[in-house]
Amino acid sequence: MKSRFWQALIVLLRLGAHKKPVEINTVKFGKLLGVSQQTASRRIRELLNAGLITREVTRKGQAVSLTNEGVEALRELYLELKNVFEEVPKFLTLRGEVFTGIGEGSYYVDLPGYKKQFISRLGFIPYSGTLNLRLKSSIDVLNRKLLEKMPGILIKGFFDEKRTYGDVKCFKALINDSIEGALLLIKRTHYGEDVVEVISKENLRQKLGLKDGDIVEVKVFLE
Amino acid sequence: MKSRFWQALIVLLRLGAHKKPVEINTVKFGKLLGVSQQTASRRIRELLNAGLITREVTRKGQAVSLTNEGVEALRELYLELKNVFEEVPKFLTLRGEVFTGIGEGSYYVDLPGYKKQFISRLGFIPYSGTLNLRLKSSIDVLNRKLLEKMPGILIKGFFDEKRTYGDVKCFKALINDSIEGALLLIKRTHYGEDVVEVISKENLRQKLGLKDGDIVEVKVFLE
DNA sequence: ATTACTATTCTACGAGTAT
DNA sequence: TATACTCGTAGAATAGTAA
Repeated sequence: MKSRFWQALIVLLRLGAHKKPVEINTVKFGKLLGVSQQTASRRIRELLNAGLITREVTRKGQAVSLTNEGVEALRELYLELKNVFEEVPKFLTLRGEVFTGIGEGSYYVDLPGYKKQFISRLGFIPYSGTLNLRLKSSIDVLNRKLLEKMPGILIKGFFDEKRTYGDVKCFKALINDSIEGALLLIKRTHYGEDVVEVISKENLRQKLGLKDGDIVEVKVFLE
Repeated sequence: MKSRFWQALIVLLRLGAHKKPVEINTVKFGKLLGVSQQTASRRIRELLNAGLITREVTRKGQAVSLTNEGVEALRELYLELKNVFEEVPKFLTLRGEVFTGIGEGSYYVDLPGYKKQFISRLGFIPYSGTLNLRLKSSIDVLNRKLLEKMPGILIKGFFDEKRTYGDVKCFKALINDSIEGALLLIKRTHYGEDVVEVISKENLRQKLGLKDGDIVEVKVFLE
């Protein structure tokens, strides 16, 4: 459809021509479109020929209605815009400060009961160790809590002779906009709720040259 | 804004240029717009001058982003369309079968405690009598229940020496697409929930030539 | 009053091509 | 390859009017 038709259709929609015939003359219509009376007159005839409106000419002007086709064209435009503007965010970003844990990360990651699932569900063989991040801002903590409510990727817990190992929820993630990995939300952790752990197939500390106190950005994909 | 700009902005939105710079060359852009490479090139420069996009020319093409101004222009369009297409229905239609009641309708309508309010709130002097309608389809009964949850126009109850008279909720209505009146939802009625009553300044039975068993359509306005 | 025809102006497009 | 300039032309807008 010619792009100048859209403007005219939207003006008519604004006047309510999708519900009932709208009384309008070519001078007014021209003003609304920012064109001359002659052009407004021609525009109406163009829309008419395109089957987008119907009208009845009276002595005072014309009663113009959008046809179903006209309304549907606008609805299509609406739905397209809706898709963009009402889109649920597909990722969120957490920022946290690197710190050294007690080294249990590598122990857990290497447990076959977890490791097999990491490989199959995340698509990479995790490096033996986790990067601990402490969230510094309250908005990051809030976002972390939000993640707890999302489905994510659930790594099932298991048990051996000694003890049981809890479920781990994880999300695919991009670390510092460069390295792919995953964010782990470990249910039973001795850390507070301001701590998250990150894994990757790489040694993140080495690859990113990180030391304690550095800030790392994790883009978390919500599936 | 020139109407041919809208089409271009929407194409860019579709490509995600509101989120991140989009790699595109003028040939592709032209194809998407249905214009030549030259026109696409010119269009980009026009949008640039209008402050609707930013870009960076590379050897492979250009990385185009919508500016805030560009996104906001589209969002405004979106909100306008949303207003129209997500509009809550302003009326609903009930269909019911005419039947003869026990004649108490005219007694109630004529009670000054009600009548004064009908006149002031509905804008007409009601004919002394109500038209009783029995809803036949379950969808009509559902719609009637929906009406009970809507605010409507509340006619306050009152009491005299003998007894109390309950509240009456009513809605302006159009009967058989021709006569204005009101639908009454009477709280304490000996009829079931499949019955509604309709009043008007006219004698509806006479004016519409109705007899028992006829079907009447009531377009109920939800305020 | 209107709408809309005709003649004219103007602007937007695309072909050719420079960069 | 890209982008974007020049320029001839198609067609869109307007002024002047007719109906």
